[in-house]
Amino acid sequence: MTVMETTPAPTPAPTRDPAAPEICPPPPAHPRPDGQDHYTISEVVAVTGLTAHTLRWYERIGLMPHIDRSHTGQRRYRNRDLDWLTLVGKLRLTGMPVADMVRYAELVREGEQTFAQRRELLERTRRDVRARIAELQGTLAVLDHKIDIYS
Amino acid sequence: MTVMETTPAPTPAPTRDPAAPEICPPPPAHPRPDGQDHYTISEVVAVTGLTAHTLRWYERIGLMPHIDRSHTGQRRYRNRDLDWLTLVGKLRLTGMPVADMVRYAELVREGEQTFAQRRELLERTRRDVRARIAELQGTLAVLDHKIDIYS
DNA sequence: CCCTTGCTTGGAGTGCGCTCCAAGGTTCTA
DNA sequence: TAGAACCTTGGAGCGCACTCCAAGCAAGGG
Repeated sequence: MTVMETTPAPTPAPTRDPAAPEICPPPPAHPRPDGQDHYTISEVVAVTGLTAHTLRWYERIGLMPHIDRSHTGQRRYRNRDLDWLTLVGKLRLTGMPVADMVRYAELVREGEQTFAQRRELLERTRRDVRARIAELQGTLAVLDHKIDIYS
Repeated sequence: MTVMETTPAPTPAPTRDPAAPEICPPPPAHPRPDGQDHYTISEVVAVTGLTAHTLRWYERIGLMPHIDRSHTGQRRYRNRDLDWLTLVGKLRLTGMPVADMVRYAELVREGEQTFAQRRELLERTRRDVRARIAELQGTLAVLDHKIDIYS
């Protein structure tokens, strides 16, 4: 029986303690196990907090670049893949649909001639995020007001 | 054939044009059709942007207070119901699960002795919203950086 | 009277983003 | 060399928040 597959995010996220004294400026968001540039799927699970299922699913739907394989067919992720997953994680936080991220991945695969389209997509996303923040701040005001009433 | 039921959010939301000159301070978010304190379901659809399906579903799952009925059984919403839907809309924007909103609705129905619990729920939500805003601002920084690169 | 519009119900269906399963091959540790 | 831990695949299943359907009732206009 494989235990790993069923563990629901043992490390909830690589969120650092916000109260910890910030000694080094920005330690890379993803603490990567070693200097080697290849990782098994379970190492990527440990680093990203995603499940192995999700990583394989991302690949199936075209959200990942080509992932190298070992001579027996096992995935060997590289640092650039981790970087990509970091970006995907950020975009996911914005609520961007996976289909849009797949579109972005396609643009990246198509090469340099899609720079303009990629920038446009990112700028649209940025507008959405700003609108979302404004919305949330409006909601915050309502919550503050309600909480006041309950005091 | 009933057309209304299939119209997907004809008025996307009561979002006012942000470029419009802001003459009156804050006009009530929901422009209510008249001074009368009862509305048919389709009037509520027009005001809230929700579908009639969703309004009936909200009622089924216990997210609404008791809604009055006409002598023929049709729903007659009142201003307090619109106020409630406004709050629900805000909470929905925060990503709060519907089940939690139902819980809040239950607390309201249980009366004054649940004030403390309601406040706690709202305070937890407020913390979540603040965390979410911080997250989004982090994402915004990443987007800014990426967009810079594409320029 | 009939037609259209709008409303009613319980239950079934949809789309998204995972999440899991079964059956089997591989790799590491003792 | 055994056994545990880990990896592979295609496809099925799940939870959420709606979304829609079918069949029927009620009210107003021509």
